[in-house]
Amino acid sequence: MKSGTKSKPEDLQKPANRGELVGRCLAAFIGAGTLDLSLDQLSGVVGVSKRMLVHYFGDRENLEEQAMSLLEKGLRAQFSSGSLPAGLTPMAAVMALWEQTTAPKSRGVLLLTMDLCRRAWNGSERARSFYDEQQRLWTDLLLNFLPSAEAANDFLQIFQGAALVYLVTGESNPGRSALQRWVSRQAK
Amino acid sequence: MKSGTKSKPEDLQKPANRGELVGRCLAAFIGAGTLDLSLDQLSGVVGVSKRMLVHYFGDRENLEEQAMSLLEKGLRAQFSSGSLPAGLTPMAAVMALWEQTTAPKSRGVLLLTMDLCRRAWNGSERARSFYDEQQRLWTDLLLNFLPSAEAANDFLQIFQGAALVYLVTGESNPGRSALQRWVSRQAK
DNA sequence: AAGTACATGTACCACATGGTACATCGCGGA
DNA sequence: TCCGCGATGTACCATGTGGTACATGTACTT
Repeated sequence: MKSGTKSKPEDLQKPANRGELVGRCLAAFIGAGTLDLSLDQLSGVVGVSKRMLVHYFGDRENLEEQAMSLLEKGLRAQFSSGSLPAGLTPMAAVMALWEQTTAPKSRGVLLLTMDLCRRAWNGSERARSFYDEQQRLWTDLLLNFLPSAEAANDFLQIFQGAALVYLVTGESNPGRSALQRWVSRQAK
Repeated sequence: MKSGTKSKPEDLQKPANRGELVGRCLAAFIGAGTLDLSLDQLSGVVGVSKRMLVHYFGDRENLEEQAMSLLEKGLRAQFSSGSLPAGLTPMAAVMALWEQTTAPKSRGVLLLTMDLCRRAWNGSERARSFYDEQQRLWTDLLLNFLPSAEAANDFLQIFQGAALVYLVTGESNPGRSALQRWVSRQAK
């Protein structure tokens, strides 16, 4: 048991800076668009020695876990069911999501999310659970605007394809058009 | 100039085994689902010492280039414009492509292709050109069955999304359903 | 003032990686 | 027969990586 000095807080293993440190690490991962930053690189970006990273987090796996959890928290806040105005048409909602996703400042998060997809299909259970949570989150959100779970499902696949194309080509128009056409045919 | 012993063939830099060796390396990459195999791992799988890999290919970059080119060649053969029976309905053509892509034996190629996508969005020019060629190839093929370039474009995005979902979840049904619904609404 | 627990720096280590140096082998041609 | 050149093995190296050892500083409690 490493913690347990009864003086200040109770069960916070590492008192103060750690929370903020996780945030800075996550920012670094987002900046790099991947979790595959070496501790040395990370320490450079974050401004904390590798020594201290290991000190606070124990090992790399735990560091990644903390960063992923924090990212999940952020995305949960951003895409929870109530986070789009209720009266939006399906088209407006879909377009809002697309613009948000392809905004330049979102690029790092998108890359990181794709990186986690890769980890998931390469067998990482943690990455898989991250993926599943995102799917749930988006499904809940979408059900406010789309008529059925099937529609939400189809939408998610198109959206992921569009995002992939966007990342590779840098073009957001093909994705936008595909989504628009899908939504308008959806209305039938 | 390393070649040029006028005796046997002319411009084959490395006479005999090299071609076959590329094939075995590509098979190893496909088996691993990524180009990121170390020379040591590769030499183990392929049954050729790292020493000889470097001997034949000069360096890793060239090895990767040879393997990518060979993969392109294989995919060109598999998905060139005439490679699906001409009379197929759009639905049948789309389903055929999906079954082919999600067949267990295709898994490695699919993974490798996705790995190249990642390299492309991380800035690899070679991977990007690979991606572009695949897009062209599939577009040509699809135009035999779909009414417009727009439709082909939309299809490709859905298909890539479906493939991504398939890789992460292992389920081919969501993708199949999404594609079916898309095609049938396409007919309008 | 002394003790205790955390904070931090400097070296260091084992291991994997891509690649090289050097020596040897074996075979076809003069 | 000997030469020369590709094929091959063994050892080696520089670099990057995650992580540890050890020593020291710092601050708060008693």
